[in-house]
Amino acid sequence: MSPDIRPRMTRAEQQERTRERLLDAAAEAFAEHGVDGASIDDIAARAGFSRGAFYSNFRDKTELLIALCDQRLAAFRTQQLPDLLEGPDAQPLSVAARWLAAEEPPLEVLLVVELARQRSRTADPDPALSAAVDRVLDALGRVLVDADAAEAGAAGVGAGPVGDQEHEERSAAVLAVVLGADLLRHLGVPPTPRVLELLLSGLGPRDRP
Amino acid sequence: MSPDIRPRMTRAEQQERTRERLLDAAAEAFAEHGVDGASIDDIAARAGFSRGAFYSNFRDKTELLIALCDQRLAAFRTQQLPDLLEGPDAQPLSVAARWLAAEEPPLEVLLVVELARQRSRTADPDPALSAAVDRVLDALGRVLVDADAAEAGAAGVGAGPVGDQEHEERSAAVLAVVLGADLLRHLGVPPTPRVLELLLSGLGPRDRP
Amino acid sequence: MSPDIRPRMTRAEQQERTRERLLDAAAEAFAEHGVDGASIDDIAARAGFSRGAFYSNFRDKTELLIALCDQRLAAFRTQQLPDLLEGPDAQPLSVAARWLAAEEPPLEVLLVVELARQRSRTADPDPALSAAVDRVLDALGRVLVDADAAEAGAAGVGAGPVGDQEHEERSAAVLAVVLGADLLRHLGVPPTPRVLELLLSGLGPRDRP
Amino acid sequence: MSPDIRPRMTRAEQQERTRERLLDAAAEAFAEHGVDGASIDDIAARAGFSRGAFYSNFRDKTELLIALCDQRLAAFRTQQLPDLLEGPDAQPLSVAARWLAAEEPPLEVLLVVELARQRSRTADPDPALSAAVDRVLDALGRVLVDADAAEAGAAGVGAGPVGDQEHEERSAAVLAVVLGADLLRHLGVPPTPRVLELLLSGLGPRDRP
DNA sequence: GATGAATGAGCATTCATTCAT
DNA sequence: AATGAATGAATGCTCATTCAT
Repeated sequence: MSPDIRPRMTRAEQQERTRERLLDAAAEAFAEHGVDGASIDDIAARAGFSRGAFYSNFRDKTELLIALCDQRLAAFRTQQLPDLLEGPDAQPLSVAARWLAAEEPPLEVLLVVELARQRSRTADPDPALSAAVDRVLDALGRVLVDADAAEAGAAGVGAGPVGDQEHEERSAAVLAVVLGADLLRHLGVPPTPRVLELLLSGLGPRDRP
Repeated sequence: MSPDIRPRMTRAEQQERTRERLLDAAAEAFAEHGVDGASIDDIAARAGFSRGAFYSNFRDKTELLIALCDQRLAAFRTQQLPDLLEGPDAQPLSVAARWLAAEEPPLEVLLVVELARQRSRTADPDPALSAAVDRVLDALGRVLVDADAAEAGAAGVGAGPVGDQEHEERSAAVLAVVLGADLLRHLGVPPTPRVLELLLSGLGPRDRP
Repeated sequence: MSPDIRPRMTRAEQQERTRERLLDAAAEAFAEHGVDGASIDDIAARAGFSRGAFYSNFRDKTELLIALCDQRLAAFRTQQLPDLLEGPDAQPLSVAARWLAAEEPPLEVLLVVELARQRSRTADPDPALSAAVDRVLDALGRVLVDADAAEAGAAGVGAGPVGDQEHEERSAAVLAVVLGADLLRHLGVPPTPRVLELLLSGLGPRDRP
Repeated sequence: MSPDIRPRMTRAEQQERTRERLLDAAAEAFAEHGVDGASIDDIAARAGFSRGAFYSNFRDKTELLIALCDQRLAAFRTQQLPDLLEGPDAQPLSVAARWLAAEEPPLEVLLVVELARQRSRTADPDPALSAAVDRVLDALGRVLVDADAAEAGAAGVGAGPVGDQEHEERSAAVLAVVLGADLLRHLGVPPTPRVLELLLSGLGPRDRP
């Protein structure tokens, strides 16, 4: 190989690209058939590779699922969330509303559910899997914290009197609402704006007289 | 025919018992491993039968799933729902709250999700399956209608000015909340009373000035 | 039950009728799906009975097959063969030709084949099965003997100088022709009269100068 | 690339070998137990492979059957038939006689029968299967055409006045005789030379005065 | 790193057969 | 005698995973 005709991509870049494509293909296949229903052959084929390429990049299906969750979570935090927070209104409820109203059913939600399915499938679940579930829940739960922070930042004041406990509970509620709404979509009942309004109107901070 | 030597159970009763046990075992197995993850052998063994007994009672796994859904739905309508409506307060929100707060994670919810999974897994889904999904959604959606009716009955007035559209939307919202809360439970985040309060406080009827 | 109103049939007659119906149903099912392909449930259902009735009348499928062969063979000897021999021409070849030309593919042929299949399926075949194969082959082989006898009888002379060896060989040839022609029918190539003529024209007795 | 370290077989060669062995094993198993009676596990085991190897090479049992038929048919056309035609006497009857007299019961015949069984077993048969039956019948039917051509070539004259219709009918007759004779072998009645003579002596061309 | 042939555990399903009713 | 629920062996097939190339 003549030293000047460098390949367009280094080996590492090539592999990174393969991995990326496999993750995208997996997201597609998981969304369509669920984690159990998607075969590794299908995923590899969608990505344009053979099944061997898959095993060169991931130990097994579980590792792929975890990697996908982490990737999408990171993307959510670094890309979607900032967009949501930069909207016209950084008030937590508004943020949640904009999130919920996204046209595309958020893959994140599906992944959470699938992740949990996998964990509960075995008596002695893969610790890496459990850790991933926790990681994802934690990250999703932080949405409101960030929203609160954004709001406070906008208002030029501190995060306010909302304590940890209340925060966690509001996060859980938001999460439940998002999961529930997405499930509804999957059931063929796309939530109307009024439904979203109903779902969200209770999530505001505790009224302070 | 001497009345005393009568076997404890007629054959029909025996089979009904077998069927019942298989349904219970299936509920257990489905809850633990999901519909796809539960093997027929496992279900039969849990019920204390061989796999052949399963096939004497159900054509295939799909038929079992549908039968289970219908059974549990009927039980919900005839047993749990009346209890909920007879509680201290028939106000729709209170009914939903009591439903949500039930200790046992409602199997119904899980089944809805699994049912929908099965349907979306195939390009050409079993019509019986589709019908079952519709049946279940319809039945769950009626909870609020019944609650409204119960309330109106208690108040001695008509069901009030709430139209069909609003009703459907409130039902969808309640369903989303129930599904979401149950999913949270599955994720290892049991909703606290405060979370339930947050989830439900928005679901009241449109404020009338 | 008043003693005078005898049932139309005695028990024994009833059972004989059941047995008869099962045999007919089996003939039908075997012709359609082969012996292995026909399920006992199907046979019983065609006969209008439950599978239990089958097991009250036959030990197992093999016994049924043997019984069916024997029954049809007896019928062939006592009913069809006399008809064939009473035709316009009792010459062996003509008899064989009329047999071959029968519209309905003769079930006997199918049964011979199936019988042989069953025997060769096991390393240690059921002796009853082997005996049945021999019985059937022997009976079919006798067709020509009978035809010769009929011819001779018609001619008012003895069976002629055709020895055992030659007889057996001509019988085998006729059998091969019948089996082959029937197979052709099964393959979707119904033998035309010319084909039958070709097949049979060689089977005449050794020319005696 | 050092020429000596080359593996004995390339991967493609390896797989071809596997496929070949599976086909041979299938021929064996089909001959012994019939197509339905032969299990894929048995076939794979005879070939010295696991069941997975089978599914790497064939979609299902039907595809295997078709592949086997095509393979054996090709071998018949390219190997056995030339031998038959090159015999001392290319006269069609002699060719058929030599074919019939082959020691080995010709697997081809068994396969034809099995092929037809499979097709008639279903109401809506696999089109590939139907095509295979036609292919096989067509090929077998051509034997006489080739024999005639060989004879004509030897005699230095044209194929003679035998028309299509007559040809087809003689082919059908030959086929019936071959099938019938082979069936006899399976029944434990190996046809003697005299039987073959009887079977064939009628198949000559229409006498031309 | 990527390929894909081969492995083998696992699963749904069929069906001959038994036996209590 | 007939019924049909239950049994369980057998089978076709899928799919995650391994490994020689």
